[in-house]
Amino acid sequence: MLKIFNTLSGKKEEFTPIEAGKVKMYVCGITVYDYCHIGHARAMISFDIITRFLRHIGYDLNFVRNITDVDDKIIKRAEENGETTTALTERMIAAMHEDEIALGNKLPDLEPKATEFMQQIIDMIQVLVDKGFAYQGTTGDVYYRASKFSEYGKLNNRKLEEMLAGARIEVEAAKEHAADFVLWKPAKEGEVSWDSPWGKGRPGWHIECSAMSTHCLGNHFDIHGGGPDLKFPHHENEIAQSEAATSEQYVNYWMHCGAVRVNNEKMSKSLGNFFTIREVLEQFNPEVVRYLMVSSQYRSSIDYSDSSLKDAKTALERLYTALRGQEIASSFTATEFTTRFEDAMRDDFNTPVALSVMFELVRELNKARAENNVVAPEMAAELKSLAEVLGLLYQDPEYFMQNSTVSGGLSAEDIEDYIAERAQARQDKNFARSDEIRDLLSEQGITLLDSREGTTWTRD
RNA sequence: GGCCGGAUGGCAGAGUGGUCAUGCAGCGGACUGCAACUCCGUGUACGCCGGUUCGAUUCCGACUCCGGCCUCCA
Repeated sequence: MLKIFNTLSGKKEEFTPIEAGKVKMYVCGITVYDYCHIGHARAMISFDIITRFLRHIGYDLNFVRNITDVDDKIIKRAEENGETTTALTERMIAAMHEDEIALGNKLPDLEPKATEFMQQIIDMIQVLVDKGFAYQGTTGDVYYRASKFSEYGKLNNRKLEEMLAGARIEVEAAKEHAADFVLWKPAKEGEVSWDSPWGKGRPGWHIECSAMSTHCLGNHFDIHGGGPDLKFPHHENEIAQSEAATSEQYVNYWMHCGAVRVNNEKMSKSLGNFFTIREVLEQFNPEVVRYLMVSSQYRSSIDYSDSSLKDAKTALERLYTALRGQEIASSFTATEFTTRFEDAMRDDFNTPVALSVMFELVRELNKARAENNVVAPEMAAELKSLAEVLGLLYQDPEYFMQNSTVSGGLSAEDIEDYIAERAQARQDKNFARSDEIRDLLSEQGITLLDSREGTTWTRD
């Protein structure tokens, strides 16, 4: 039995797909006007692991994640850069894919773009207008009539009346109600626009997800996910739009990952305290970033810092050390480690517990290796197979340990030369020179490991 | 003000009504020319106050503190 925490009910629930054996999942993607930051990485990795595990336990999954490629920020940024919105979004989409692949994520099955679904968006707005759930205000904007949707606020446990009291924004005069939100926005002179029954313009942010998810997965599907900051208003508005338009339940399970924090503050674009994925990857192996994300349960918030990355690196090195120079069997018989790992994952994707099982397996593997036990290759294979569900341990152990993704410092050739010189010194019992070389390399962040088979090295 | 979520050993981070999380760090030992890796051993941890219970970190209630959302944001 798979249990999933459903934001809608606020509880872990047993997962039952609409159609046996199949899962339809939609995750809100990125607005492509800038490079992805570590918060995006968290969301991408969280849902990547969810998709991997759903497939691992046999579900036929259709994973759709949208790209928002038209919006105010995109228009503004393109103008600042002196480029077209398309040039900007294409560049950022390519960068996003690069980042994502670097982090070991598998791409979604489908990545619909808002600009390619204009007709479906307009059609859905028309349905809402026809049903009285939308109206065109005096400014030309088409708004959703929140007060007409009686369940408005059900995802966030909010009531329309109460929300007004705390509203911090100035209510636009053209809106009937402060909670009403834009479905269609008239274009200003020279802005990118599409023709519609309400004049030239572009869609509001929320409607594209309703239109695209419905088009790609149907009126009613299993899982809808996204980052923690999308719970309100974005997902609340999606529910209002979709359920008003189709008169059907929109989504069964709502999933939200936790935030990434920096110095105890949420990392966000508006605070400006964000780190882009590519910045971080200049200093850390991408798998270290991935490990950091996996070391917390996906719903909890996570603190980003150099020291948390270093901890992640150390832990990952322990896993890789167990595989270094170890033969891996082509097949293995699953043991209780696999069972326990899967049990942990079935409990709302409890990756920290899943990892703890892997570490216990590593201890057994290390013991087996020390004893030259014939089961070691099979244990290594089991470890790799568990790691694959989390998207870990996919690199060559030697390559990972030598931190080959980070440039600078001594070259591998230089290091090998020193090792050869030291080997000769050791043979000659010239331990003074031997230690000198160890210290010299140590200052460069290189640690030597002597074993019966020879000397290997690891870069910090 | 409203709504959500937290508070666990030096740090990170799970979990449970009564014997083990796990990783890092520390301490002792084995191994090593020296190291590193590895292995073995090692810690009066569960915010505060009440209640339920034979027994609560785990359940219930109050309190304190922290974070998120309520505005574009993964």
